Amino acid sequence: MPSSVPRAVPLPGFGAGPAAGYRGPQVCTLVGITYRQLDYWARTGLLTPSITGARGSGTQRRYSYHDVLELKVIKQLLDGGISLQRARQAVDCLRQGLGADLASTSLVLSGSGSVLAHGDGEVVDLLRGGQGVLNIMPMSGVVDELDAAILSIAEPQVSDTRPSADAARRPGEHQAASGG
Amino acid sequence: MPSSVPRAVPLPGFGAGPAAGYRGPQVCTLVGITYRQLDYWARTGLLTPSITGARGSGTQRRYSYHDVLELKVIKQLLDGGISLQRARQAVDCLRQGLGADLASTSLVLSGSGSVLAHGDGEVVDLLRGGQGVLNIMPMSGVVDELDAAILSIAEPQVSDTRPSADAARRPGEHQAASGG
DNA sequence: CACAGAAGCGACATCGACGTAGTTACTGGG
DNA sequence: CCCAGTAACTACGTCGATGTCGCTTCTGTG
Repeated sequence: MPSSVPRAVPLPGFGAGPAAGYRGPQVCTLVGITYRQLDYWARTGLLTPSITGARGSGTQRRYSYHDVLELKVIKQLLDGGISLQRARQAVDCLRQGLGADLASTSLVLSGSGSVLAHGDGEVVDLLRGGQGVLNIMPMSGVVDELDAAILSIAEPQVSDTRPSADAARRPGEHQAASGG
Repeated sequence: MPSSVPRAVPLPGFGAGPAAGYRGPQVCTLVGITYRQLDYWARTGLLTPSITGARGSGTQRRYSYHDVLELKVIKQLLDGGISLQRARQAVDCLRQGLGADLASTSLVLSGSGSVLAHGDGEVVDLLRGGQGVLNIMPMSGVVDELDAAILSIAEPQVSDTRPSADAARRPGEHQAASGG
């Protein structure tokens, strides 16, 4: 695993112990979504945190690295003009590709379903064979952007020691960075 | 123009004179959408008929062949999971490609806009250069499907002489043909 | 001229997705 | 033990998109 970002163990400043994972507001910052979206997506079954689900007021949802990656994929699909309904369908495909080296694949959505294509050749084959719309998202961009965001919020903040709360509330700042 | 479908002159059974075009309910049948969708899209400026707009109760909207083609593109974008909002943005690109041989192009939606790509090579270039989601729709499929639909409803109907009303109300029949 | 048919129109309803704001309750530190 | 802080929760509102239904009006035919 060439990346310097630990996937199973959170960075300093993110909870304690190996299974702590990421808290809701942190996930909002990393992914670039509002708390309301995160909550709605959890409550409607799009993505519930795999470490710890919500157990009522005062508790915390805990998301794994892969949870956050999936959320990042969903966000980029929405930014790319894909409907939430279609993104719901696509997410299942990601879960089947859990063990794969996602960074070297592309998520391809077509009329017949979603697949993880390995390399440009496979994508081109899908292009030639398909009809209707093909939606193609290279996963390398998602992984790189997420890893960069994790490193960015893990570094000590000079100006503001509440990065998760303030960053999540600043409209447009993360969206601008993610394109669309 | 190899196709046998007249673009400027409507087929027998479709109004009179060279500029008659297609009526609203006929368009619904050809494209596979409800009258409500056609009406909403006209009223909200997504696509207003280029031959004759609505002038109140009792009058008829008249759509050109290219109008219907654009509507078909929108419908296939929606079937492919693209949001209506994003389809609105993409339609402008089609209008800029009016004179082109659309059947040999692919409509490509990316974070930076929409383009009509000519040939697989250009699409592959866009794949390699881009980030985020690419949505690709070969126009040949749209043109072929529309031409086939036009020929289909122009032929004399044996069972039912109200093809536009009944076909538009049959759920799934046209959607099944268009995939997704 | 009268009338049936067809298409456009207005209006209310529903639903998904999410914004906003106040409340609840858990957790950790003093 | 008390309390501040934080995150989840509840509830109402907004908006886009579309379904449904009844009304209006134009057009063509008898």
